[in-house]
Amino acid sequence: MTLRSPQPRPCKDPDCRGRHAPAERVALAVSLCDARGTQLTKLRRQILELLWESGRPAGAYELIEALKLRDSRPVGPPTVYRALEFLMSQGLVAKIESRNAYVPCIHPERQHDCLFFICSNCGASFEMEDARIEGLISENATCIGFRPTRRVIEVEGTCARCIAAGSA
Amino acid sequence: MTLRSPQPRPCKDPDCRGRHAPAERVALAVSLCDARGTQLTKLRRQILELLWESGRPAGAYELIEALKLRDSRPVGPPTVYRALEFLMSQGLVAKIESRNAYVPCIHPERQHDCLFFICSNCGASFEMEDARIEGLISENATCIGFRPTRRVIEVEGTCARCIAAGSA
DNA sequence: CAAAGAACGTAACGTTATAACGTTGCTAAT
DNA sequence: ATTAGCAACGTTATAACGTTACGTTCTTTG
Repeated sequence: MTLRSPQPRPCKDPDCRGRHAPAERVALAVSLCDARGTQLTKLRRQILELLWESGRPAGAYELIEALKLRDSRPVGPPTVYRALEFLMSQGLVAKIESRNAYVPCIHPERQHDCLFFICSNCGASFEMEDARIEGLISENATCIGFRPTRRVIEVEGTCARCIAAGSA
Repeated sequence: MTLRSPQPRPCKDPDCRGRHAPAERVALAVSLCDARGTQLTKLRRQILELLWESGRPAGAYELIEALKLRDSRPVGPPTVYRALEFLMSQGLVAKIESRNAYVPCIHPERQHDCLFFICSNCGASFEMEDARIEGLISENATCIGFRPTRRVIEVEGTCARCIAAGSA
């Protein structure tokens, strides 16, 4: 089974700031997993949809609540954590470590290490990429003979909207 | 009351990799807080000492255990978390978000945003600084009108020792 | 069909962090 | 000296986040 309607249109623009419709992103996830031979099951897809619709990082227990509401489907923590683990392994979702929360990744089709900006005021998160930063991190790693596997870059602060609104 | 013996010798070398004796670092913390008019109380100092002596990131509950052993002093979680918060506010300690653990900062006298390398094999952490990375992050932030307050940069991987030992 | 493997369900538990409120101990001004 | 004020610390309970262990279902494949 594959989702119909919005065809995946991988965005090639590194500066796109992620203005993509949730449905389009989910469709892309479906085709990516299909191509990779991994299973984006109903539960996993639902969780990805919820994350896209949420618009900001969501905690695992929020997702449990949301699934219960949407589907009158009571799922336990292990179920959700397993699904999140899968989604992260596929690059479809990332964890915001400083918030114990999860966000959908805008460009799962690219091999990426994201840079997240998180607004302390409204909770929104903004994903970016910068190859130069990755380069500098590698350089620093080499300095001390360190072999990196995973990078976490999270910047807390105030987003443009909240600055404009003067609410922070 | 001030600690005697090892006089603080602020290290000016950004490449020093933090080879400083724990006692010397604690003495530096004492003089820094003294200069700032903040109180490095006995509890706060003990926790800082424990972190320096540990040699790797320690969890809050590990610290509670360690305080009990060292001092037969039973402290509750809020007590330790408050002390950690103070130490972080003074730049003396940083939290490794991806591990829920705390490390002493090598150069609290400098205004810094650290870059941490954490070995998945042995748990050791390595602190570095790179102004160029901070610059690029600011640049990215400016792009989206974001005003940063705090940066978290953590790189997981394998450290030189563990690579050499072939244990990973 | 039988065997195997992946995904999911469920109960209990472990770990990390905070809320709410009370106590101590110092300082400082009268 | 007395007390008002304040910062730090103690104590209990609980919230929030995450995992272990084991059983069930469903599909795939020989």
